[in-house]
Amino acid sequence: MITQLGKSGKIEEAVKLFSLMTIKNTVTYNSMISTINKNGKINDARRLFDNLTHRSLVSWNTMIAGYSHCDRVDEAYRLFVEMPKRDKFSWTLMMTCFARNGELEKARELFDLFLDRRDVAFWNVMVQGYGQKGRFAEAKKLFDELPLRNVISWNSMLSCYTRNGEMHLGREFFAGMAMRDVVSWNLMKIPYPNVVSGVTMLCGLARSGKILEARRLFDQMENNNVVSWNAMISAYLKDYQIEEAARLFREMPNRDSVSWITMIDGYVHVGQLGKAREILNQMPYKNIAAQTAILSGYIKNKIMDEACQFFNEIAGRDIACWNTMIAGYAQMGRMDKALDLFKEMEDKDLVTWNTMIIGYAKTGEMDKAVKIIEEMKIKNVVSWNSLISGFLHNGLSMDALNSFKVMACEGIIPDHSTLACGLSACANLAALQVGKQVHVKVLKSGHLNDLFVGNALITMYAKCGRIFSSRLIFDDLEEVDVISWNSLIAGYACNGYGKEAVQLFEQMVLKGVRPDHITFVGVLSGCSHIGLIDQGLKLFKNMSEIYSIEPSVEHYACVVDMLGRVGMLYEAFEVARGLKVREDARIWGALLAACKTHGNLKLGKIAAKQLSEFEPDETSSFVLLSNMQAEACSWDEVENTRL
DNA sequence: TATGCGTAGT
Repeated sequence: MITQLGKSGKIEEAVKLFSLMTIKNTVTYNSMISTINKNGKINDARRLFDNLTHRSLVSWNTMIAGYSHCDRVDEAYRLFVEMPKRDKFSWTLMMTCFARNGELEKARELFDLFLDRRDVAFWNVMVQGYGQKGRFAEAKKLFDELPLRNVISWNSMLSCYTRNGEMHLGREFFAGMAMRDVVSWNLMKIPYPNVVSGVTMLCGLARSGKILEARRLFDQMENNNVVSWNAMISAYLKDYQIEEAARLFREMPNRDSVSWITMIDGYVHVGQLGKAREILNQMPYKNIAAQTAILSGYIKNKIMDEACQFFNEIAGRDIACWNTMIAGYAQMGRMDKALDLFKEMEDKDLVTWNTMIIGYAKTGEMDKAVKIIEEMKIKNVVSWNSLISGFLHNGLSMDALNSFKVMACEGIIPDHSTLACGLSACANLAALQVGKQVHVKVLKSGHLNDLFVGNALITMYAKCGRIFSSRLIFDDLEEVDVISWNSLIAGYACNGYGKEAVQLFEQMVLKGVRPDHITFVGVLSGCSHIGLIDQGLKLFKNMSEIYSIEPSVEHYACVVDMLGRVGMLYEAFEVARGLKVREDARIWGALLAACKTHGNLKLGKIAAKQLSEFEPDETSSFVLLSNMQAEACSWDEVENTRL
């Protein structure tokens, strides 16, 4: 009964029933632990588990499954080690837990250890694990080695392809399944065509934008169930075909909670909160996930009063619901409100703590973010990434780098995003040696072809003056994007290779990559450094005329600098004076510097005067001006300026 | 083994 209630989402009733029961055996406890786990209250489940004097193998396995489900690998593993006896299920559970968290090598270790006793489930877990990490070639190798495949093996392999966007291979594999294995399906008494593989394929098609093909498949499938209906509805929603989705939703024979939530979220996603609430009101059992979807709708639309009121009205809020509300306040910079909720919350998970770090990082209160991470008993890579990127965004690159080191000391494996942040910190500090050490970590980690990491490497080497290393990184990347080009162009520019910057810009355009405003800052500054006036002015003109990019202050500053450097001071002055954008200190600063180089006192005075209006406290412009005056031997004016 | 949503970092 408890299990039944748990399955239909009536957790509170299950808890009530459990507390009313006078005689409870281990099986009762196990059902309750499993039910609570599925509801995400792992700590409550653990308390029950700890109170249980006669634990069975199932109790241990259930608890490990619970930890696995919320990605608490260490705790799962501790139980796995502690448990008095293990069965095959314990091993597969632990492998799944490792695989889910990307710790494939550890999963593989268990797989290899179990050698002669492993059955098809072991292989399937590994195939799935490799598939989730995009390592479908390794998955296929295992799949081919599998002595006896069941339908799960086939479907797991199929989803390796579809989840990784390998639709050519996926189609081929799907077709192959249909061709050769009808006999074995029959032997295994599995209905064919199998609806699970159909849905796997359908979702793959939808993800790659092939909605029509997905729909054809859906129409061909004779054994559509609620899952395939849900998948089709979701495909339409993601393709913004809301009406078609709504039509299917109305027509479908049965709906489950996923159907309702999918539809609600579909409306939330396009900002139709009213429609979303309408659907919620029609829902027979309003579960928390559905209400949380609406809550996040209010938050996304920054309707915080409504969000708060709605949140307070939700009965039986779970951790995710609290986290959504806290994150909402954090996004709005209302850390006071976020902290109130944080204190009020009984069961916090990693996401809760991480959200607080991110919130404080956003408001620039890094001391508070540090305090939070210090209080955390369990931290994961996201906790550290949040802190490190917080330091980075607040201009504290040294602190970012230190945290990067502390994290490594605590034995947390950096992911692609940690590495990218570490490299950015090195770039900002021009710390070449540390940068190289991080590069070694990148090589060891297998994140070399990650775009964020690759782009960060390009910038790091460029800012450390090693532009040829940047170039090598760029050339070795399997795939580049506009940011990679921008990083390399800006790198050449700031190292004084203006011509190469322009050439790269041309190559980029030839390859069909559309330049953005940052590309132009890079290439224009490259032109200005080496006095490529005509080239630079042409690019500046093309920027708005061909690429429809409105020039910003940065671009104007480049042009003023460019003209100023070669002594075209009046032209530079005209540009500065006729700005379409809000005038900016950087522009007049560039002009003043140019006037200093070319000894034009008259314009220099005007520039300094303009500059003083933007930055009255900044004295460097006056120092520059007075030096100019000194060079021009107008000592009286020097006295005036210095006073 | 398939579907949804929400919370976390580049």
